Amino acid sequence: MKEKELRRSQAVLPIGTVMKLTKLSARQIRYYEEQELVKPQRNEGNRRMYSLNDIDRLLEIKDYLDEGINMAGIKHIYEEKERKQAEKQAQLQKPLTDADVRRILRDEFMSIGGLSKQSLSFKHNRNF
DNA sequence: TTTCTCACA
DNA sequence: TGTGAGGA
Repeated sequence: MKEKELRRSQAVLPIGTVMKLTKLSARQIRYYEEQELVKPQRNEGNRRMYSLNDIDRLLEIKDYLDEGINMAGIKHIYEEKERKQAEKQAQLQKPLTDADVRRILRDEFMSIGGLSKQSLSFKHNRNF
């Protein structure tokens, strides 16, 4: 699943293509970059190159704008998103707490119990 | 031709 | 946010 992520983050689209894909003006696209809502890369000629992820981000921004959210508000949304990401990363570094261990063990038991005839038929019916 | 930066009769 | 200038 990493190959796909790499492709989506490959900056290969010039601003003209992005304009058509997002229906945004070049002015707007550049302005959003100034507001650090998107961070396109630059090629050897100082031209902005966008990735598919950037396209998604721009479309998302457009949606927020339609919902009446201003630049400041959108910035806050992404700040929140980054803050939560940082939290997840930090959580991955920590050793498991007792509560985590208990939760994992419980899930293990549930999984084993899930092999009973009753749940097998349930799974079967659910999938078809 | 397309995109860049800068600035505002 | 639009638009035009002047350059690459």
